Amino acid sequence: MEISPLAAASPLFRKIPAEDLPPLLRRMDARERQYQKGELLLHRGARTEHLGLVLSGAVHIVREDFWGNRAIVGLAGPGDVFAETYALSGEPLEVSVLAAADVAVLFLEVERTAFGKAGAFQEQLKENLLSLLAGKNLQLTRKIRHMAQRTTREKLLSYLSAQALLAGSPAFDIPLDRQQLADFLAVDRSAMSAALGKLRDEGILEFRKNHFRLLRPTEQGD
Amino acid sequence: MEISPLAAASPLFRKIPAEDLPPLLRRMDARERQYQKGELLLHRGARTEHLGLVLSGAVHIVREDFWGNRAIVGLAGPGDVFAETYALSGEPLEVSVLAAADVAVLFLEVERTAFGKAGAFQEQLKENLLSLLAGKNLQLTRKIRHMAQRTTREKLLSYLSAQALLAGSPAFDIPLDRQQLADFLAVDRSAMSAALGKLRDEGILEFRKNHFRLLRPTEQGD
DNA sequence: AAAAGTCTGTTGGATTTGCAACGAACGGAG
DNA sequence: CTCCGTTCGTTGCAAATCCAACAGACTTTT
Repeated sequence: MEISPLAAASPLFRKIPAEDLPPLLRRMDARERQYQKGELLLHRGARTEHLGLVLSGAVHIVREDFWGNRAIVGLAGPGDVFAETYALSGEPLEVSVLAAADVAVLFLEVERTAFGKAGAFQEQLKENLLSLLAGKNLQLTRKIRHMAQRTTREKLLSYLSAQALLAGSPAFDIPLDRQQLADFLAVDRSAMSAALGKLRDEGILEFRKNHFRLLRPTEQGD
Repeated sequence: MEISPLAAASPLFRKIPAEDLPPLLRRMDARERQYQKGELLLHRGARTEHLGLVLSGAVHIVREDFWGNRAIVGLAGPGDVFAETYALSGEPLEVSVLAAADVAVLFLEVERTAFGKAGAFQEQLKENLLSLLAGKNLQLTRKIRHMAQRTTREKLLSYLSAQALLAGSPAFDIPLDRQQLADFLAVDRSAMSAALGKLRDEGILEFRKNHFRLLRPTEQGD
């Protein structure tokens, strides 16, 4: 098996020497899969013992009711891991995972491997998983922070200023189109579009397509 | 040091023999603290190397801007653990923790202990922390699911049916008063009160104080 | 028992959102 | 170049919201 350099560089394998990867991947029952944009990788209700590692492209973690209302719970791009919570807990998925673009992912069995008899990798693997889960927790908490804002305008500012902070620059690109951003913030797309326009008119924001620039430091209340 | 039976029974110490606890707790720099209702246990911006284990009472994980808008991000009751994400990641807290009632908590150093040289407990402790974090992740995901509903009414039904499922009964108590529930769901209290009344009028719901009963199986869309 | 404080439901009006529809702009594919 | 599908902003109206204020029920304190 050839090992993607991206996989080797993933936080999942931090501090694990490259030469140890092949046996570890074998032990983790590594399977690479390709999907086209829009395809479903994992569907709600299923169980999985494998977590997913995005090699290229991006996936969306979504929750949709059967009237088509779609909520984007999370995003995973190259190097990111998804479904690790369900792989570890054994619970059935409460979300679906779909390809936001053409995507290649590596599925890795994790519970048996990490919880198996102590071996060379188990300890480091467990620590890496802990960091991963802690980071995921922070992500979710931040998303809740955006969603907890009362108006569409405030949700937008909360999200956009977080992105600016993340990018380390007032100008940045976001990985979502308008509909996806609306689904992510749980707001109406047209209302959001209007709110964006108003923010631009007020000179707080510039944007074109997926590129945004915050013009004032938007002293976010918190 | 005397060990609370509740602490010993915590998922944090699952599969760790009772006789091994005293040295482990010592190593974790265990400190018991008491707080009165309303007191702040940890404030946003601080760093902590200790996670908290609730012995009695309850704490709320909150995020508030300085106009007093308060969002309840999470709850922790007896046996529950909080701030573990920040203790593990070393990041400054993005939330505050306050006593929802008179409360006793045990603070435990975790990163050095769990990540230290492999010892008798480290491995089990790491696994327990993994389960804990995975569970916390599921909690946050579910909360996002409630918050992603568009109307107050739908948020309520989403939350209440989840509680009923959790309780294994259509009748159940919730650990939040109205204002707290509103803060938890990120809605207006008065609007929520109105929505509750309407649900009752429609025969979908009964409630008195913190006791609720779902009368119809409320086929939640998802 | 009275007073003070808390919690909950209710009301009314200004504001915001949800929803459906439409048209302009853009980017391939033929 | 033209056609076609997608994305994005805009509009109009019904519905839901936010916010402030108030009243009754209940608790706790004095």
